[in-house]
Amino acid sequence: MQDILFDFISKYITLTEDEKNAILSVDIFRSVKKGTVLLKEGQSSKDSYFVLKGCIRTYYDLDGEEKTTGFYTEMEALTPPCVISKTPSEYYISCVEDTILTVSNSDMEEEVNAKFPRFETMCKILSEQLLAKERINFDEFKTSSPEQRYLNLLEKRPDLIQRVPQYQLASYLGMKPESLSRIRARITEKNKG
Amino acid sequence: MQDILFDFISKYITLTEDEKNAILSVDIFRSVKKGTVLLKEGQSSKDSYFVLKGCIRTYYDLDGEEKTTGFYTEMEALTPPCVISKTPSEYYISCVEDTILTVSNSDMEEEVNAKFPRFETMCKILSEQLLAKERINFDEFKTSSPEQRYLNLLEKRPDLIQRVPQYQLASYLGMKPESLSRIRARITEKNKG
DNA sequence: ACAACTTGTTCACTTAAGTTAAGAAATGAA
DNA sequence: TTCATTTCTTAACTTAAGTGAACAAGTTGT
Repeated sequence: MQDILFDFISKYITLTEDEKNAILSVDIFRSVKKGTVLLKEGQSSKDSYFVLKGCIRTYYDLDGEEKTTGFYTEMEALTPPCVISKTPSEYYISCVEDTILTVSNSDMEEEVNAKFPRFETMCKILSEQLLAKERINFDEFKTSSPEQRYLNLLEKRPDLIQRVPQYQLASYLGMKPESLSRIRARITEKNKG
Repeated sequence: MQDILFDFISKYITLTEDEKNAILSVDIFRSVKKGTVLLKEGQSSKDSYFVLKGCIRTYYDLDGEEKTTGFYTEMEALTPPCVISKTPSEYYISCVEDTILTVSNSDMEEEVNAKFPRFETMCKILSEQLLAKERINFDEFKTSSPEQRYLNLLEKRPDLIQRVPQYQLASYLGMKPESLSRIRARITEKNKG
C-alpha cells in the first residue's frame, strides 16, 4: 500500500532505504469510509492529504447548496487553503468512495526535512508543478463553454465521470445538474446522427 | 526600485546584507515598453518574471481570437507553465503598461540557493501560498455567475478595471466584451434605481 | 418486499450570454 | 489638428444555460 506513496515520490527524487524509513516513521496511513467528512466548514486544521486509493472531494455550502470544486484521486495531494492561511476552512472535504490516504502536517514535514533535506526540494518542485497545472486548468476552464468543459473532462479524467455522482460533476464543471444532463443528451444525440 | 523586491521577500524571510547582495549579483532588472511581447506561443523559455512596476498579461490565440487568462501587477510573480513542463509555450505574455520587472531562470535560482539555502524554503512557501490562492480563485470562478465574477473583481482588484482594456478583462472573466459591457450597464442601472 | 431517500432525466418557461453588425468614443500617429 | 485605428457601447436576434416541477430509476434500511 505504501508502495503507491513511494512510486509517487520516486517521480521526483530517488529514495534510499533510510529515507523511506524516515517517512514511514512519521506518516500516518488512514482508511476512511465513503461519505466520511474529513474537514468541515469553519473548522481549523493543519492536515494535508495524499490519496493512495479512492477519491475525496472538496465542496462549499452556499445557502444550503453544495458546490463541488475539486476531486482528488490516486496519487493526488491536497493541502487545504485553510492550512496555508491559518484561518477556519471555507469548505468541506468528504470521501466519494472508501479511501486510503496519508494525513500529515507541517510538523511531520519538518521532521522529515530534518532527516533528509532533499524532501524540501521535492516539495518545492511538486508545488511549483501543481501551480502550473492548476493555472492551465483554470485557463482551459475560462476559455471554454460548458459543453467543451465536459468534453475536456471526458478526455482528461474519464474515470471521474464513472465514479462520481452527476450533480457533483455538474458544479465541478460550473453548471447545474439539469444542464449537464442536457449536454450529455446532446452529445450522445450527435454521435448517433 | 529593488526595494520593491526586498519588501516582497521580507514578507517571507528577513534578509541579511550579504543575502541581498547575493540576489542583486544575479537578478536582472529589466524595463519594458507597453505592448512588448515577452513570450510568444510556440517559443521555449526558462524565464520567470517578477513585476516591480506595471502590468503584464498572459493570453492565448485561439483561432485568431485573443483569450486573456491572467494579469500580473506589482509584487506578483509568474513562472510560465512552459518553464515547468519544458515544452513550447501555449500562450503569449505581453506588457499592458510600461513595466519594470526582474527576469530570472532556474540556474540563477540555484546560484542564489547555493549562497543561502533559506531562499529555497522561501520559494517553497511562496509557491504553496500561490497554489492555495489560485485554487480559491478558481473555486470562486466556478461557483459564480459572470455578473458575480465582475463584482468580485471590482472588490478584489479594482485597479485592474481601470488600467486594463475591457475586451481583455472580458475574456479574463470568461465572457465576451459585449456581455461585460451589458453587465456594467446593468450594474450602474441598479445603483441608480 | 416495501417505504424513504437519492440521483438522474425530461419538459416548459425564463433569463442571460453569444453573435452579428453598426456606430460612438477614445487613442495614437502623422 | 486631423485621420486612422482601437476600443467600447448599443441593439436585434439566436442560442444555451438557469429554474421549478414532475417523474423514473436506483439505492438503503427496516
